[in-house]
Amino acid sequence: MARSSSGRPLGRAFFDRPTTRVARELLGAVLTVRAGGDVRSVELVEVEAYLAHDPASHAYRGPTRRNRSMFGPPGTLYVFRIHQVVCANLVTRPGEAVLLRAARPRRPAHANPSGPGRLCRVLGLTIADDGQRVGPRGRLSVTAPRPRPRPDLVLRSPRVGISRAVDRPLRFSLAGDRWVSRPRPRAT
DNA sequence: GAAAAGATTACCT
DNA sequence: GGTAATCTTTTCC
Repeated sequence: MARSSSGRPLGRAFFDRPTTRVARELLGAVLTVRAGGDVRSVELVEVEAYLAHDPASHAYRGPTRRNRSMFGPPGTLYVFRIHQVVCANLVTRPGEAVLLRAARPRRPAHANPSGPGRLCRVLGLTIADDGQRVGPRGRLSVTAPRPRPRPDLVLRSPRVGISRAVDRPLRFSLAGDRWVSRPRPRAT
């Protein structure tokens, strides 16, 4: 599969749009985390949308101490802990977010970011990053896919690992990409 | 204050 | 394919 180069930095205007659309357009985007001289980056191949009035969403019952970042401005990072692992989301509109599920490694090339917890581990994201804003000057930056994935390669399927609203097709992934996590999505 | 559940992963058969 | 690990937040009594 072709490796993309890095496009323009995505900011508030990109994230302040309907969540499913942001999710779909994040496929192929490059995430970069800079810590001191260390640079790590991946290219997204799988995400999930969590919407308002969505029983599967952490924001469903309103703001709490844990999920308050989900109500921050567009482009806020929401990091939460599950079991021994952390997972990261990008907030779109208040109360809605895109879970970053899997990616193709870029730097380092041998990393394995296939899975929400592994993706965070590869990028070095921790709970301390919760609430940060992404941006070209920040620790975490996101750049537009280049080239854009072919629309016919974007798959929609049910989300993974949840127990409510299990049938909503809010998981977006790139068809046939080896880095998409399990279970493999079935084309619709 | 106690109990349950969880947007996962690694390792077992 | 099934299950244990492991621990914090949320929820319920």
